Amino acid sequence: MAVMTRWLDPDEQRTWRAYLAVSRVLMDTLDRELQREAGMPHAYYEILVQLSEAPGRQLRMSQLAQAAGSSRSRLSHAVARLEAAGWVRREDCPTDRRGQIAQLTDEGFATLEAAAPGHVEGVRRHLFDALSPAQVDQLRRISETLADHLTRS
Amino acid sequence: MAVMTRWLDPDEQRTWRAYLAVSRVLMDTLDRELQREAGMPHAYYEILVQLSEAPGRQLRMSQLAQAAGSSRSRLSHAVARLEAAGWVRREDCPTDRRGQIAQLTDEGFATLEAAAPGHVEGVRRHLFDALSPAQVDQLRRISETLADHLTRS
DNA sequence: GCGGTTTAGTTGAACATTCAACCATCGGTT
DNA sequence: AACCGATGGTTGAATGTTCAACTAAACCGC
Repeated sequence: MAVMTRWLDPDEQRTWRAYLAVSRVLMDTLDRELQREAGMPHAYYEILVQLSEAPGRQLRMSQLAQAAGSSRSRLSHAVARLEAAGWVRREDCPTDRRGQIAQLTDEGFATLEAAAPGHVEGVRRHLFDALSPAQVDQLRRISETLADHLTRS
Repeated sequence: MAVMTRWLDPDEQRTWRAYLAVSRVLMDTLDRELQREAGMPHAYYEILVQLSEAPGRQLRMSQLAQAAGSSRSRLSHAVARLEAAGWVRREDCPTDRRGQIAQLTDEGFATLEAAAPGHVEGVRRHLFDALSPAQVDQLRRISETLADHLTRS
């Protein structure tokens, strides 16, 4: 017999739609701000952030992909662009001849430093300014719960 | 003098990163599932859903863009694809000669009906199954608060 | 050290999104 | 009625992302 779909009840429906709409608007807004002020999409900013925090400001491509939440392919294309912009340099890995190391250049670091204040200000304005401390805490717990759930399954 | 950036404190930092990572993974997952099972990206699914709920299963392009959280340009391109797939039909608006009306076809409706159960199941599995009823409620309030804040500013 | 299986990373084509430029029409003003 | 700013929508080019196919090197068991 047919398996019945467990549809969303009205509360879940409302929650899902609100979440969907908001995450879209929030990301679009931050993306547009970053593009305008720093000339790069948010995904590229993420890559630079991850590199800047890594020891020696460098990471293996795979680890960088993992850290930035990107697919390998996407990262390959992205790093090609970032390299063309002079913000990242590719180097061969000494311990694994298959490997490539992405190295943040000084120029890349400077660009990131210049972009960060405006971006953080945007995150604060669009997200944290609207939420109570309790809600921030709730959002953190929810996100961490989901992260755990998504990686397990 | 220089304006000091209001950086994120450790709690905010942690919240932001967790939220960012999760919303990315969640969307990527649902997008991939929908692409695999229904042959369309999530953005296109959204368009079909909005049309299916509109009176007469039709909407003016602008209203559809608004409802689906899409830019006009994006919608134009998307509807062109959906039309090529036979899921949507474009018609002239009788009351405004500039206007276009997007009409969901029977085929489009059938496709949507076929795709919906799997997608809803995915939303339930990846999102609601992981959260307590209280957390669902919190997420709804947070999302609605943010929606309000984002549209005001 | 050989053969098979992973893992690392890139590539090109197809597809999706953005941005700015554009055309047509509407609606109010004079 | 002629004008003119605002609105509705499309287009093409540039940019980003995905998917599948691919090369090369590492790892593993024998």
